[in-house]
Amino acid sequence: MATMLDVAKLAGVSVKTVSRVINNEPHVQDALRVRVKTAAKNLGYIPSASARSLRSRRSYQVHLINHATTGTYIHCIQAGALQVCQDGGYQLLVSIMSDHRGNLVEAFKRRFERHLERNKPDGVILVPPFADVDGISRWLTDQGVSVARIGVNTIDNCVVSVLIDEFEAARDLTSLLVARGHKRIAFIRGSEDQSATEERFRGYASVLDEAGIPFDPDLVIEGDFHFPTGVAAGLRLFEQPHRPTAVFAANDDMAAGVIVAGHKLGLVAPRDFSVVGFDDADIAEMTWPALTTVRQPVLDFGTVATLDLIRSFEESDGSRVSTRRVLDYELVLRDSVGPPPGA
Amino acid sequence: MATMLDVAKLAGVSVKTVSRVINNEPHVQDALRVRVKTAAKNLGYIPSASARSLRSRRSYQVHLINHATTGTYIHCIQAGALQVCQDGGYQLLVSIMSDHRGNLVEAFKRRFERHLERNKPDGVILVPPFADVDGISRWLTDQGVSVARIGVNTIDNCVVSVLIDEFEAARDLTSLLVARGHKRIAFIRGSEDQSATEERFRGYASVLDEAGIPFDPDLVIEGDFHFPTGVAAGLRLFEQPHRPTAVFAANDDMAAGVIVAGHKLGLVAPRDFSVVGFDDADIAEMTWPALTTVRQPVLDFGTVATLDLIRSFEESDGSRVSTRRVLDYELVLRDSVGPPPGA
DNA sequence: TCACACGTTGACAACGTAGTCAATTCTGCG
DNA sequence: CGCAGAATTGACTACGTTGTCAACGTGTGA
Repeated sequence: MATMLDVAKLAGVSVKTVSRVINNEPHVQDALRVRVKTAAKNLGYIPSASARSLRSRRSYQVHLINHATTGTYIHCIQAGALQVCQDGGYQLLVSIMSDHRGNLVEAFKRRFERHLERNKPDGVILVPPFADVDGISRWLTDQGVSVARIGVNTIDNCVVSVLIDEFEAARDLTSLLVARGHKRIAFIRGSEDQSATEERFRGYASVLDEAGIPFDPDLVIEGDFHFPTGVAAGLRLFEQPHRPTAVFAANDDMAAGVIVAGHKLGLVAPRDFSVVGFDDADIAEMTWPALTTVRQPVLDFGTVATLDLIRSFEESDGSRVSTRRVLDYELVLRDSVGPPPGA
Repeated sequence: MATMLDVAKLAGVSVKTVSRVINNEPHVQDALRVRVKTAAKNLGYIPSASARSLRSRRSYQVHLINHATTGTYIHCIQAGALQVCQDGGYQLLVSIMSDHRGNLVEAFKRRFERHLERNKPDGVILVPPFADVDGISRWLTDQGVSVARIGVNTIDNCVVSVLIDEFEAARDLTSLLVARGHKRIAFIRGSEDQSATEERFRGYASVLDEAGIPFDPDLVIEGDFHFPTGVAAGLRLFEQPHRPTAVFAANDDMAAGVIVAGHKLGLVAPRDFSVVGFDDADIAEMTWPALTTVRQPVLDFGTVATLDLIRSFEESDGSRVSTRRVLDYELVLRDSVGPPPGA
């Protein structure tokens, strides 16, 4: 393996000059810069990550912190982040925070205190539900690591955010149902520790309000974003005497549950009821009928967040700035929506 | 941050002795060992990963190499591997190998040559389809990295393997269908670059043979382990004049596709046909009816493989040994199997 | 012409650990 | 009791890079 010394000898300069060229530092004449670069290329020089981080006290690592129960959503983000990290010479480390008891912030600190000390990531990517908790990102920035939050609306200083307009997306889906003539539209909520739950619900409620449809609390059911609660909620809704003609599930897994609940009771979408999900997860096209839903640009969440994150600590001119990007979502029309039965 | 020097001073010994204790090397008296350990604990000492790997020329990293199109299967393995790595003081790095053209081995080398040089992982975990290609694991071991392969039967020197008995599992599923009285049982194959495809097919064929059921090539359809080919295969099978009464799909995604194909033609399992999958992926209980399938201990794949892998280079007494572990699978009986229609 | 600032370059030290090897202590055995 | 050989311990150094700081050259204004 070639080292900086080898490159320096070949280029006829000092190691320090090579270091300057490799790190794109100023104060090197263009002629030298070129000479060093070709020398490095000829030798196939690759900087030693360990020597680098030992000396510079930077890890050149970005950490992605997952909850134990994750799905496609997170793994797409991971894929996006991975790509950017590899291109930028960073390493992506994934961590899992298993189930916690008690206060989430405290549990998070306990879990990652040692981890942070040991690995000293340059940046951390937070996904729901961790991204939703202000205390966590604040603690991390206090520790001196840059933070990117995905899918969360709250504005926090010193933090990179990437998200879609969940409120508008939920409005679009609800409008779709209203436009088809539905008046009894149920809503299945997600986990209460994720802000998306409330955002989507607000979108739903606002369209109902504008359409002059009275709000019926019996049509709002608790859920946790997982399939079983979707089934349970669907059964509860469909066994009501005056059952809803459409269901808005806060994500696709639960929407799939609603479809199964319907099957159990002999009800088939879109004939007997309509249903929409959210996320455009894999499951959305594997149900029968396939789900009408909203596609989140999840891969882009990963790439954009990581790009902004890396920039945030590479351009550290001391002044920490916060970035906030709202990406476009896309309405995906499949087969789970029709007119209300009897209409 | 405390360093070895701090620990050494507090314990009244040399840095080298601290190093020996930290790395569990021999040639330290028990009394000293205890003194150093308490000193380290009191100072909250954490070894510097970069200094370590700079000096020892080891990265303390394990790399998991994914194909671009992965599902739950891989992510469970990742979760298992992650846990073991964190407990053992290793870092897990995930890489993605995107779509390739031409020879898989060559593409793999091109993609990871620089990556290996740069990161020098202590070990690499290979999952299908990379695990299935002998050339890849051989190349990696030639480069001096230990390799663990998951889900592959071929015996390779210098390699850790973890798998289930796919042949027997496929036999169990097929026997189940035969026992219910099915005689026309179709099989949907997976990608041909994964050995699991052939193993499962062999299990299927062997049971048919023993049951005296004549083999019908029209009932074997190509697939690629993904949902759309499951739908296509299902349609092709069910549109045959003398259609099969049962379908064995080589994995759950394709089995879900068969169910959807049935719905499209007005056929409902298990009334009009039976279907079984393989893997017990998330989708298996989200279909209607829920899939009868085989559960692979995927999380254990990750943990066991990683444990064996780490042991293989930690106990490197020069003699490289190969480990091979066959884990237990579990038949999961749900609702997608019944007697043949009209029986 | 000189003084001074500024851009460029390199010599040297330092990061925290593990390898090498020599010095010391202990052990078993004749 | 003496000696060989093993076990224990530590001093020193190397790993490859970046930070510090001094030295040098060059242009500018007085």
